[in-house]
Amino acid sequence: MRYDANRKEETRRKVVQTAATLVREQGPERLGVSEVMARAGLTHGGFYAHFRSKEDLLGAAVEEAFAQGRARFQWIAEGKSPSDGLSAFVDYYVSMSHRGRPDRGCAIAALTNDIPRQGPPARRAFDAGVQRLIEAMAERMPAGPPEARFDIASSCLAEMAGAVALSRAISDDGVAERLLDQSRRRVRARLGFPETSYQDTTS
Amino acid sequence: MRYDANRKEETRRKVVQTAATLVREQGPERLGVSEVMARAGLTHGGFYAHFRSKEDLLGAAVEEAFAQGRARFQWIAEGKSPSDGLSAFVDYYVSMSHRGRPDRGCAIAALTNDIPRQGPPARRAFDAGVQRLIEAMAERMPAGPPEARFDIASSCLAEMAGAVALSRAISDDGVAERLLDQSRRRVRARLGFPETSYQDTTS
DNA sequence: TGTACATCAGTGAACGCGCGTTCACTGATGTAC
DNA sequence: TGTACATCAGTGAACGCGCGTTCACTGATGTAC
Repeated sequence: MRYDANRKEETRRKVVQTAATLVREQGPERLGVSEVMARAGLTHGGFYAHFRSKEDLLGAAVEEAFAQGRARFQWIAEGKSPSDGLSAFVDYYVSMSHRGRPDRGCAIAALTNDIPRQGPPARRAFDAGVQRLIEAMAERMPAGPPEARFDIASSCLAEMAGAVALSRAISDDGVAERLLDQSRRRVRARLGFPETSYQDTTS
Repeated sequence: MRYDANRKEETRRKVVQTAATLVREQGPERLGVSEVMARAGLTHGGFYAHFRSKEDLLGAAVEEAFAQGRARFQWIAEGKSPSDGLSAFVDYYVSMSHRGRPDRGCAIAALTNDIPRQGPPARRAFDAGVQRLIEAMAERMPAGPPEARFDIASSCLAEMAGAVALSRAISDDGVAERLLDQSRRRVRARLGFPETSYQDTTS
């Protein structure tokens, strides 16, 4: 190695993080290799020292987006009981602040419709990410057979991601907020959490 | 008018229907003006006799996709009680056959993530389509204040569309089917419908 | 009824543009001695 | 310690390609008389 062993890796990480942010905002087709590289402080030509193709980058970006989601889940649930952690996660997830910032939000809410149109790397990363998120939710659910908890979690996640995605597609903020409020309340009820006077504190 | 008064209109309808099919399969960015025209049996140059821009076409295509969805809902519910009609609609919607045919399925399940990135025509059509679908579901729900029914319907639709979209993004058919099964059962339960030994008969 | 003309939906070549990708080159850094 | 050399991440111009859009034209059809 001519350069620090870590230098190339760090550059790559920076590019992947930039792509993970941009892809959730713009979608995979509008995401441009040149723009990603420019925002990472590089020129576009160097891209192929790190990735075989744009398809490859998308795989890494989806993986990174899910990793960020898991980190956020852990951060939100930290120091809480499993149940309270999940409750707080639902409140964060089905919220106007999550709606407003797809670029740092859940990959599922931002990219689900795009995934079937993408290549194998992104699809694989998405499969794994969904699986792990459902498991993370199931782990924090009240006792019961793991299989049953997984199934309830998948149903709740479908509504949570569906509601956030739909709220972003709806232009009117008031209509969007009402829809989110309703889904948040009903997911909470289904999970046995108490009703809350909700306040959106996650920035 | 030199030609039949209806001829131009019919051509336009054909193009819009083609676009409504293709956009649900490929998404708005991959949808090509040339491909739409070719599949409608025309050459691409004539496009601008009917539409001001691709953005315009997308608006018409989204509107058409929602209209098809309403027609299907009516067809499914025809001759049934309001409640049974809604029950049948849920069964159709949250199913493997709907998963397998996005091109003639619900615009919400196919396009939600794409809408925030599109121009005003598509966004307007989407807003209206979502509103009308929620209302159509609410109308068929058991008695209760209209506002409350609307809210329950929006919550159920979020899960239904979220589950179908997610099931399409998941590569493994078995995992996808299990997720759909769970969401279908739970949406049905939330709406007070009996459990069914489900059989997917809608082709 | 037949003929000349007007219309305009539709044709197909061409346009500029931005995309993903390639490639000859650079120059900062590490290694050899 | 100092010098010559090797490496390779990163540069920036260039590539082909497909896209949305434009435009001069065509030819089938309707109208006028």
